Amino acid sequence: MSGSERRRPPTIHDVAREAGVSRGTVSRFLNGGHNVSPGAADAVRAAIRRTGYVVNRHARSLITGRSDSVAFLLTEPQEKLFEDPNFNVLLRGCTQALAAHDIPLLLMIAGTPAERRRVVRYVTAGHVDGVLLVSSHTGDPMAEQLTKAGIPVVASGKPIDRSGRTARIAHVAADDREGARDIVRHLVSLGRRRIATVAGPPDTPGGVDRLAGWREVLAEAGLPAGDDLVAHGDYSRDSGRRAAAELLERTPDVDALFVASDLMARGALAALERAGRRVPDDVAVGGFDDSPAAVAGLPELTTVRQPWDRISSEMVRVLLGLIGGQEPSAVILPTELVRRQSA
Amino acid sequence: MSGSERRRPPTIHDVAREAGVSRGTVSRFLNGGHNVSPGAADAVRAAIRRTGYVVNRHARSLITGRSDSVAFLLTEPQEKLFEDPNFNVLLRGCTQALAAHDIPLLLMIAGTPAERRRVVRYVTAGHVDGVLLVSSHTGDPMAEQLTKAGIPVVASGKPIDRSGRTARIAHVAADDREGARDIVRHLVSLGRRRIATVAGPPDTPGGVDRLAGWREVLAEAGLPAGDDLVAHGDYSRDSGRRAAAELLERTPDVDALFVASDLMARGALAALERAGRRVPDDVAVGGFDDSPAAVAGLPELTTVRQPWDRISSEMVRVLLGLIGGQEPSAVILPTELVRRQSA
DNA sequence: CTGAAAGCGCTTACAG
DNA sequence: CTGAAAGCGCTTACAG
Repeated sequence: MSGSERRRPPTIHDVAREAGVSRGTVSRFLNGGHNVSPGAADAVRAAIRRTGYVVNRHARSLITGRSDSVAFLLTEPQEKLFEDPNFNVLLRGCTQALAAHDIPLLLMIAGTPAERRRVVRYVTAGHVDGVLLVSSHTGDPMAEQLTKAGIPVVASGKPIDRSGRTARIAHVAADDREGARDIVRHLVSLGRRRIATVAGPPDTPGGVDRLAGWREVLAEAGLPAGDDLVAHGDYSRDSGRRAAAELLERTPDVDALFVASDLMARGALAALERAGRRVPDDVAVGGFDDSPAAVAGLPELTTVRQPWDRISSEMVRVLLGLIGGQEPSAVILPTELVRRQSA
Repeated sequence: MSGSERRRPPTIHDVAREAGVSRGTVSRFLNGGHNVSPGAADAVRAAIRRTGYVVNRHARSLITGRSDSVAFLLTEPQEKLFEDPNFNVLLRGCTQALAAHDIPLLLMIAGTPAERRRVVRYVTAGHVDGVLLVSSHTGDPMAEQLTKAGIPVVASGKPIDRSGRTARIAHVAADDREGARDIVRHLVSLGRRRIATVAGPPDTPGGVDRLAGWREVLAEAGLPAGDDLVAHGDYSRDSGRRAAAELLERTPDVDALFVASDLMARGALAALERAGRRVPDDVAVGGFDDSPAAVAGLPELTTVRQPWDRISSEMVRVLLGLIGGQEPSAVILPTELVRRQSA
């Protein structure tokens, strides 16, 4: 039976014959077991086991109109995929959360215009039931485009439209502002008084909201929070190094640094070392993400943990809800302060 | 026409009516255009454009028996996915190479026994046409299991069976031995005479073949290559640190280190720094992979570049060949020595 | 080169 | 609770 050949697999018809019922009954059993007597159910169950039957998803999809699959769509320029460990965590989490529902994840990359066109054609043709959209930059036109075409879409991170407002697209995100507030409060509690920040790009929610959190806490504490204490990076390690060097030059008396990502924070640490500042003695450093970069060197980073495991499972939950006809919703998840050596 | 509703998409029937031909003719046009007159082809082409027709892949698959999709199967324990940047490069490369053929990539993770069972059931049910198998450890039973079930499988890296021989499974790999020979030759040419190595796990081709390359070149050069100059790691950064520390203790006069992965080499550099050895002055260090870790700190690593971009495209090429009925083949790709600061 | 027709494996009203 | 039947959208011999 378990020969090495790839023979015609058993169909619902084989199961029905084996169980002594009609194909309709087998199908009903397969789809929730409504209107199937216990006796018939037992017979079908046994027949499925004996025949090794597995549903032909193509035949099912042809009639239901659903594909029972979901796309994980990456709209970053491709290098980002490698620099940002969060993508990996998210991808793994989504794959496994979907697997629990027996739904395969199709990985799609839309970095170039040609790729975007292909993806839009593929998705709008109904080849997937919905899209998990991942991009750290927010003005992303694909979310809107797909949503308009009636495709269920859930974005990772808060999507911002052209006018700077949160777009009306289902999304799951960490609470960037509150997370930033937590760590800046921690820096203040350490007695630091000149707290500068390396912010992310202004067209990303992380760039906007983490900066806002920094500003708020400093204002509440009566500490300076002027633009001279702000430098921007693009989340890359090297941009963090450059931004920190710039800040050190501009405000040499800085005694703490809130850096909007761990990777940038590692770059900032390099700049501090080059400048002969000890961490945390001279300058305390706080990061954001709790990514592998946080512990990839010394000192280990005090940072803000993003709940990526929950983000992925929530994204899948919301997407399956959308596919099932529910209304779009936004989920904002709490972060957690992780104290290590750098602050 | 491009309304915001998700209406019944046009079928081959709509196209046929629009073009004034039969559905058979449209189908023939779609599948290579054999036996379709130029006039009919033009009419169909125009009708497809007007209607916005896209093939229903489920209907097609139901009849052809092919799914026109491929699985990318990761059998690592999940943490590996994050530690090894090669997975990312491979994943991206395969996704894009397949996209060029309009074939979606299904990402599957089989780290636990339960996940493995689910994947085997899914794949052997014919839900994908073939599998790109990725695991650095080689005794992987899934390759054999899937191949036996008649599923086209291409492995990344040379698969080794239980008895230590190369398994008869199609695979694509870098030339580990020749790559190791190149960089060890380079260390010798630098005048180094006590060249130790941090090898990978003995159940991985990288662990076996890179070690063999190291041994051969030293033997050819009349230099010592005894077991006291070998320590093993598991490809993690920390294991590299430990192995290097052990070697320094065992053979303090070592003047060069060939480390079988860049990540382990970064760990080794930390051990050398702690021991007060300057790199490359006191100890030259050569890595393997040319991964992001190679340039993620100072000194930048002299290393061996694995052609991951070609590996992914070759994997896809071989897999599509298998699916098309060709015989399994092995592809071994040349590596490249990359000189930087560490040696 | 072309059309009419069968059929892929399933789900789903429908009638009982 | 159950079976017979229609039909999802496509491909593929088959006859012309």
